[in-house]
Amino acid sequence: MKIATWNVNSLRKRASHVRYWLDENPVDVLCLQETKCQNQDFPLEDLQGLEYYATFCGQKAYNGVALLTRKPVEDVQTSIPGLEDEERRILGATIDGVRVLNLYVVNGKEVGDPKYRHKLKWLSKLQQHLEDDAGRHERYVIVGDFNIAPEDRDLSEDWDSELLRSEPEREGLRAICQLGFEDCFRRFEQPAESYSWWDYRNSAFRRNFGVRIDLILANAQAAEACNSCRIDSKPRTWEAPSDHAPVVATFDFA
DNA sequence: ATGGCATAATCCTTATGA
Repeated sequence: MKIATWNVNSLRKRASHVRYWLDENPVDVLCLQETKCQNQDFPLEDLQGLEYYATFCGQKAYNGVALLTRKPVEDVQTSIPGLEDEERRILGATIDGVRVLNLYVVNGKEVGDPKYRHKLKWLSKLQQHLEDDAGRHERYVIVGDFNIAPEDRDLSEDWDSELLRSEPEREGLRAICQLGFEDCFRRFEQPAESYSWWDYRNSAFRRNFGVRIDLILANAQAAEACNSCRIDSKPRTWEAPSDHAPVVATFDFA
């Protein structure tokens, strides 16, 4: 089973990219973030002809998550229990016996900002939910735009902001991983300076000035079955690209 | 401290992103 995550920065703008990418990369599950459209505006017509089911949880202008799956989804989840939140940032479902949780983690704006505090609270609520939920599924994969660079090697050397790397953010991610989840990307040898996001400004992509914040986490049983994980930076070279690249993991489930 | 670039909506100006 192949599972991919991609922050598309508006699905209506990027539908043709998604379509083209899926033709080249026929993954079983594609998790999208920042779809930026309400459910009634989901661009189904632009995705027609693809052999995928679409499941979505959107809102106007901001946030929004979606799943494109070759098989039907079961047990769809669109919020963190106990967190009353207008923002559409989470979409969970079981596909072919694998629990997939698709996240668009709060950005946080800057360390100390109210949005940063909201980010930490959001992560803590997610962690509490996973304490309950992790044990309910044998194969559990959490993917998405975490807006956290796990380690210093996941940011360009002269990264000047504390956001995405601060200890409380990393502690939030670590607390989730301590429930038994592992960053699939680091199970394998990877090129130095591997990133998944590059600013549109200042030729950041050309200079490879970026961060790795788009992650695929797997519980022990899924991680053992994972035999590859890579970032596909090619779509970042396309005309009018998303600022994020897709990340793909392959699982060899018996 | 700000801009730089992109997106959506309130649409020629603002909020947000990372």
